[in-house]
Amino acid sequence: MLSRKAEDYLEAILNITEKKGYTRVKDVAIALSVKPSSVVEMLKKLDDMDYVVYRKYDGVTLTPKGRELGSVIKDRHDTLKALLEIIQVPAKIADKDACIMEHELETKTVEQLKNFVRFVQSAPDYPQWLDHFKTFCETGEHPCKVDKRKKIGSPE
Amino acid sequence: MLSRKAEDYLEAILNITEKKGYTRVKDVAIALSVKPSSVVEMLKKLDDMDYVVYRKYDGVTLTPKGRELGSVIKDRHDTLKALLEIIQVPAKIADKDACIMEHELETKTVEQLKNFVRFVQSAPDYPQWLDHFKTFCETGEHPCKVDKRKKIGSPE
DNA sequence: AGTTAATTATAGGCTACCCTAACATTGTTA
DNA sequence: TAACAATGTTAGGGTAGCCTATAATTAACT
Repeated sequence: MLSRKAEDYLEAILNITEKKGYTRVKDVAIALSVKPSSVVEMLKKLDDMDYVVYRKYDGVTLTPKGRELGSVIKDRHDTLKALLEIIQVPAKIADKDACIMEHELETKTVEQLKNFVRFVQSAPDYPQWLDHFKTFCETGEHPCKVDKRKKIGSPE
Repeated sequence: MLSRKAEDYLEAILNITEKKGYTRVKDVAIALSVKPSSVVEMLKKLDDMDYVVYRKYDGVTLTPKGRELGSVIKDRHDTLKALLEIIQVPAKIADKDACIMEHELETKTVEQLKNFVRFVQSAPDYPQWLDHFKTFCETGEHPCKVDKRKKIGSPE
């Protein structure tokens, strides 16, 4: 199993590679706010574990194994970010906090988060739902106390 | 700022103290799956930082400062757990994953998660909403494609 | 090509957190 | 109260991940 930090490196490499076609030590260092020496250290480990191919003075590339895991992580990230944005967390914070949340969660949890995001986004009344949520955040009240929709009575 | 691990210790101490009135090294060790020696090490740090009072061979108690931070963390935990349970993550996994998520998140994020949980739970159609979500998880479809409720047209 | 700038690599050190093994204290029970 | 059991403490070590400082390599410019 890859450590949380190692996953961060992998994800960064994937993002950078997708953006500019190749990845250098410096890019990763900037992306993760660490020093180049720390990057080199981690790249050696990731190379040993066959997630990347690292050759001195010549940047990094992902192996198929690395690409695969990288995109799983990226997918989690996107899901979490989408969730946070749905609940009105500002994009920048959402992105940062998605990074924090994206590791170590059980598959089941991530799966359900993903379901939730899809559920809300594809709901027939999505824009209204979002609007109601916004109002709720401001007022602490549901804008439609009873509304025109049929209410399902509470059990018993 | 307290490290993620330090927060785990603090939370465990709070939970144990609430449950049995006092906390011993052994309890914390079991709760966090670490060895007693690791607990002692951390307790010394937390004592130095004035989050707990630790006296040799005599257990730990929280200071007001420790109690305060502890309950903030606990509140986060409860919120996250509630969120996960709403989206049908099994209780045990929800509890574990809430532990993972509860650290380092921005105040804004936690606030919005809390809002969301309240929003959903207090919605007039909460049981129905939950039911629809369950169906969605199984079928990938909203049970009420158009329904009797007024649909808000998509933009453009 | 020679010099300088930028980047990358290595060496050595630091902290946080964990461990085991040995020792100290407290609790229990004959 | 002596002996044993349980618990707690200390000492010493290990790993992950970060750093600074220095050295090596590559790139860029004259």
